Formats: sequence, C-alpha cells, structure tokens
Amino acid sequence: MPFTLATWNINSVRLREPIVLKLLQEEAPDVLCLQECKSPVDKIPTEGFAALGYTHMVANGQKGYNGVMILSRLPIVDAGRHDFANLGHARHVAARLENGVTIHNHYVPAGGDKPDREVNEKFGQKLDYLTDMRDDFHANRPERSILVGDLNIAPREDDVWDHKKLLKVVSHTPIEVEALAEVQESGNWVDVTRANIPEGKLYSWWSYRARDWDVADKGRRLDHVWATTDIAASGHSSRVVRHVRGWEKPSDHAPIFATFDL
DNA sequence: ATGGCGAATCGCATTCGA
Repeated sequence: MPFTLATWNINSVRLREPIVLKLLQEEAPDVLCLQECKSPVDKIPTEGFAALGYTHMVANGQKGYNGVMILSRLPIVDAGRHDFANLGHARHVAARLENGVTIHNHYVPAGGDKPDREVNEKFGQKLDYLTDMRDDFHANRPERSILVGDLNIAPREDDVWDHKKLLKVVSHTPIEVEALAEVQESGNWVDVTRANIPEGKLYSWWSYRARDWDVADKGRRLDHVWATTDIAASGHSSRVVRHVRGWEKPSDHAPIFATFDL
C-alpha cells in the first residue's frame, strides 16, 4: 500500500492551524510531520485535524520553543522520543506504522549566528546534536525507516541560492555539511528528495525578511526526507509544495512531500 | 547577508529563528 508523507516546519501550530488544515484538505498526505510547533502537547489543537480523518498523533512539546509532532490518518502502533545531545529540548519524536515503517521526525538546532562553537554555544549544540544522531545510528542501524524534518542544513551547492556567499553562513558551512554527511552514512540513509529530484536548485525555506521572497528566490533546502536503503527505492514523486510559502500568514518553510510504495 | 520579519513570553521589551 503506497502512502504519502509530508514534512513542514510550521513555526507555531496554534497560530497556523488554519493553513495546516488547508494543506491536509488540498494535498491529503497520509502522514504529516511538523516542526517548531511551539506548544505544550496538551495545547496542540487536534479537533480540526481529527475531523479531517487525522485521528492519530504523537507529539513532543515544550512551551514557546521547538516541538515536533506526527499527525496521521494511518494507525500509529508505537511511539518514542529522544533528547539528542541532552539539550532538554523537544526536538524528536518517532512513530511506527502498521506496515512496520518507523518515521523519525527531527528539528535540528538552528545553531545561532557564528559558525564557531568557541564563541557561540548554539553552534556547539547543533554539532553535538548531529554527533549524537550519528553515534545513535552507528550503534543501532535503522531499518525500514524514514527520517524527516528541519535539519537546518542545506548540504548541496544547488540547495542554496548562492553557494559561495553562504559558505560562512550557518546552515551551509563545510563543517555542518560534513557532520550531516556522517549522520547520513551512519544510518544508511538515502536522501529521497534528491534521489527523485537530482538536478537543479531546490529550496524549502525563504526568510521572512526578504521582501518578495518568490521573485528574489534566495532560498535554502533545510528540510529533508531520508529513507534507509532497504526501502529508499520505493520512494517517489518527491516535491516541494512551494506555493504554500505564499499562503496567508505563512510559515517561512514550505512542505516537502514523498510517496512510498510499501 | 536575508536579516528591511515574525512568534512567544508574566512584554509594554527581549529572545529566538536562519
């Protein structure tokens, strides 16, 4: 049975409940993974989602910051969460579906302004988070798994609007790109989005501050869909639903979709 | 450099995102 999955940094699930409902109605993914919900779990609005058939949810929340959730119209048979790098943040939640696929939803720390852990603690936290992910996958190789989320790194030259200009900007520095590659290798993860869309510029985030985001198009691909090698070849039809960035009171991220025939 | 915005919080300004 094929199923379609989407990942979206929502930047407040309470403020943007209307456009979450709109995405569910218009694009109808089976599973929607959200990041930056910025809400305690008990304050996440669920009734509207349930009314559209999304009656299954797992969430890891905290007040005001971070927060991730997986919303599904397919049953969730097991759930988990882990505090990577022991930051005390709600940045990961996992769900297993009846088909045995485990979905990991991550919100990797943004990392602050300066790409130097000696002067910027947040950059150190970002690297520590990635190291912990890497070691975790190395110790326990995932199978039949999908990893999605806002990984806050644009790894390829064509994942950013200007590679040279962003080499020293957090999200595209060589040290981050290398750290992300180590995470990917340690878990046998395939970048499904780029397996399906191998050529050309591709972005999922455009700054709020840039006027005329669509025309200027100074974006970055910070959001990702990965799958373990045993199921990656079943992934297809990846797409960024770019026009969502232009909706009323938008998130600064657009959702990414992929379909898996499993 | 995008960073000229936007969200959350015990705001009446500050922190955070990227």
